[in-house]
Amino acid sequence: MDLLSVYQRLLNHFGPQGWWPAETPFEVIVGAILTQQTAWANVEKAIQNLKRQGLLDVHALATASLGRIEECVRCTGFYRQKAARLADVSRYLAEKWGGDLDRFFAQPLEEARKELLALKGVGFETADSILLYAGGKPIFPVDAYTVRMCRCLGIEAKGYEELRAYFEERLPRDVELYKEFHALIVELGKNYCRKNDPRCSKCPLRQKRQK
DNA sequence: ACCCAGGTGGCCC
DNA sequence: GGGCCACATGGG
Repeated sequence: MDLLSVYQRLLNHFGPQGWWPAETPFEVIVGAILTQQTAWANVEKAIQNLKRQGLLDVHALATASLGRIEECVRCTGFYRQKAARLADVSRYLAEKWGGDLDRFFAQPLEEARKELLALKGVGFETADSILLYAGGKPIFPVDAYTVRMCRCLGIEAKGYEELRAYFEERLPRDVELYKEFHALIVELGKNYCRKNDPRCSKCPLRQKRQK
């Protein structure tokens, strides 16, 4: 089954996901860091905490005390690291780009990606989620669910970059498609691809296509 | 009382 | 380049 068919099936089964759930590009960046190894419901609480504290802003986060940030993001786990990393990223954006994300994303894609990856706490998936959902760049993020799904489909890839290339080479270079497909893969993973899950046999990707 | 969550960095080999 | 491990709270 080719990737577009996989996408179609997931779309038919789950419906449009409308990712990323955020009001601004900066909120995407904050959420991308907070959601690492963390359920989204807890990220939402933390985002609300930050908003209430007036901290969902590049300059505010860049200058806030770590303690204040930690208090807001405690509910997402790894909160000391995450607070420090939010501050780091914000300082980088404030100092190098004057807090102007449009200017940051106006760089050549590979430049922006390198800059993100150079930040502590921003690995491949976080960087690529930011580029896609905050920057609108044609990059396909690969997360643990993507790897699991691919294993089910018999797609064996060695590492992150190889799997990303696999998707980008086989899909139309369409940002909206990338956004929706990645979101659908996460939805699939949350519902059907857990380890040792007997419901695996009910995965929509296994169902016969009904005529 | 487990197990897992929309990962990452540091260390080891 | 891959295989562990710490990081930590919250929900099922």
